[in-house]
This record gives sequence, structure tokens and C-alpha cells, in this order.
Amino acid sequence: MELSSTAYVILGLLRKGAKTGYEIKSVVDRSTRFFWAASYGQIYPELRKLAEAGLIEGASKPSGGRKRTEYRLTPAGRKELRRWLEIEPEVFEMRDEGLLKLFFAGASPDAAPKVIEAKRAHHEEKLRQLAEIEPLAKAAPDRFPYMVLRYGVALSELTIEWCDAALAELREEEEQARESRRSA
Amino acid sequence: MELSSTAYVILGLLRKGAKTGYEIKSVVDRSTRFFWAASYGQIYPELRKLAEAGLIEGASKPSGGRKRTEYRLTPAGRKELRRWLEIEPEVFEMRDEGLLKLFFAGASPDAAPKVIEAKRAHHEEKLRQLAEIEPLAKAAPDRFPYMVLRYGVALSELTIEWCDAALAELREEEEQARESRRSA
DNA sequence: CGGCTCATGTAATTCGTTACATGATTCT
DNA sequence: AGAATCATGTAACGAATTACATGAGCCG
Repeated sequence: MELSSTAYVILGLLRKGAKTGYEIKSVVDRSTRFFWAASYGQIYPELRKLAEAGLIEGASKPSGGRKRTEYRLTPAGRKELRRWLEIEPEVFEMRDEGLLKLFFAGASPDAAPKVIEAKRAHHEEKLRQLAEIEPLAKAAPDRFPYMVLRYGVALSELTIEWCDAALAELREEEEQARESRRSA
Repeated sequence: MELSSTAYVILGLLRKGAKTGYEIKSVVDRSTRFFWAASYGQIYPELRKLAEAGLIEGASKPSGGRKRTEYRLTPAGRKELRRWLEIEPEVFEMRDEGLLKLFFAGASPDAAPKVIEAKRAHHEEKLRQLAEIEPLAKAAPDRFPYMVLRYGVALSELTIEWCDAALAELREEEEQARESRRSA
């Protein structure tokens, strides 16, 4: 039985202790989201499937009168997680509407600076979010999440620098165009 | 009527002249694929929809006895492309199974170097592909595609550097672990 | 009491890939 | 003759989002 990568997000997040679907979602939103997002619409059905497959186990753990189901890895689940870690990663996808717009900006050059600025702002915001979780990741005994976080930081920093360079380049061209019009 | 971003890939690629579905696919594979991929399963149905919406027009242009349909932008299609370029980009998604595996590598630390090396190799290959199209992009009068290409290059170069640093870090830790075992 | 967080889920829809089918032309 | 390329498409499936529905407990 083939599992989706999102199934492994769940197995991975359960490796250090039991969690509810809700908790998984909130951890995803503060960690793997940057390179692998997941919504409730995936998480809850997937939890059921993984439980049926015997890779996780759910246990009712009400908090007050509030219903809760905590899931934890079974030995088979832990083994499956390790097996997956050993095989080569395959999926690498990017969908960046900003780059797409910039690519076609020749059809409407005035739009270009706005697109670049939006991309810049997006990565500024990302950087802010990463800075928020950085101390926690740095202090953790498991060094791998911190390693990944630093990649995210480097990526956003590079993107911001590139945006600045691109904006400067556009301004310069604008300048030259103005000058050549004046001298004509 | 809302169009998907993939629809704009088509509109964008037709901005400089008529193309068949087959040609669109092959251009996508050598350009936008790095930040927005598209398959035949999307392209052909989308061409039909765009034609129905009056944004593109198909004309039968057989080559020899071989059936071909070339599509070109209508004035409405060009206007729609420009309208889209002016509005803020929204979609930014990344799915990186390598980062996911590294994030969870604590469950199987031996897997980490292999994951990093696979990521490195992937970006080396990407860099090679970008280098192949670089001269063409550089020479083009439209500077925007070249701008986007340079971002792709910078991204892959950064990633390779980060992989090397991460691998060095792991080796160092390995070294220290060995030493502390020896002194114990 | 009202709003927020905790908590669980489903249905509809969209988006996209993969695999398959078909056939002509061109290159070796 | 056979392989590669040009060319067009569809069907089945899978992955994922969005919107909706529901309700309890907690804080001010």
C-alpha cells in the first residue's frame, strides 16, 4: 500500500508523542507548512486510513467534557517512517504565481515592480514567521528541524536580495530610457 | 469567469505568436516548468475553454498532411493577460519531499546525508538545464524571462551551497561523536 | 454573555498527473 | 524498416483546498 507524502508528515509528527488531528494541524502550520502544507480535509481522513493500516493508533483522551482522540505511532508505523526516510526523495514542486507574472511582464512592463514588491513582502513576512519559531528550533535536541529552518531563512533572504537587485535594475533602465528621450 | 493560473501560462506563451498545444507544452518544459508546470491533460482542455471564452482563437494549420491547430491571442485575451498581470500574485506553494525527510531525519539519522546529497544532485541537474537555455534568454529583447532565469540559478546555487554546509556539519558532528567515544 | 480556542469531521470542487490511444511525418 | 518526433486528445485517478457544519470549554 502506497502512502502519500502527507501521510508521512503525520507519521513524522507523531514520532515524538501522541497528538490529536487538531494538534497535528497546528504543528504543521508552524513548521512543515513552508515546504509541505496540509489541511484538515487531508489530515482527518488520513488519520483514519493510517489507523486502519495499523501504522497509528487512536485513543480517546477527553479533555474535560470535550471529546479528543490522540493518535500515536505503532511499532509498524515507526518502522514505515524509517523505511520512507531511507528512500530517495522524489517530489519537488514549486508554484510561484509571482515569477509567472514577472516572466510575462513584457506584455505590461508597468506591472513588474509591483509583482516584485509583492514577492519581496511575501518573503519578508515568511522571514518574520521563521524568526518567531527560530529560538525553539535552535534549542531543540533534534538538530534536523533547525537545519531545515535555516534553509528557509537563507531562501527568503536570497529572494529579498534578488528582489532588491531586480527593482534597482528596472529603475536603472527606466532612468536610461528617460535620458535617451531627453537627448532625442 | 475565473481562470486558473495555468490558463494564464497559455495566454502568456501565446503573447508573441501563435502556437499549437504541442508547442506550448514543449516551451513550458523549457521555461515556466521551473515555477509552474503543465501537462497535456491540462493544456488541451484549457485551450478549448479559452477558445470558447473568446480569449484565444484556433486555426487549422496542417503541416504536410499532419493535422495542426494553431492558437493565437484575441484582443480580449491580450487584455485579460494584462489585467491579470496587474493584480497581486497570490499562489506560492512548495512541496519538497527532501526537506520533509530531513526534517524528520532524527528518526533515522543515517538517512540524512543521502537525502541532502539527493537534493544537491537535483539542483545540480536543474542548474545544468538552466545553463542550457541561458544564452537564449540572455539574448532575447524581452528582459523579464532572463530575470526570472537568473533567480532560478541563484536559488539552485544557494541550495547547493547549503547542502554542502549541511553535509560538512553532519560530518563534523560524526567526528566529535567518534572522539568522545574514544576518550570514554 | 460573547468571542476565542479546541476539536472533529464531510462534501463539493478544483487542480493536476499518469496512462493510454491514435496516427502522421521525418530521420537514420 | 524502425525509431523519434509531431500532434491531439481522454479517462481514471489522486491530491488538496475551501467551505461548511457542529459543538464544547475557557477567558474576560
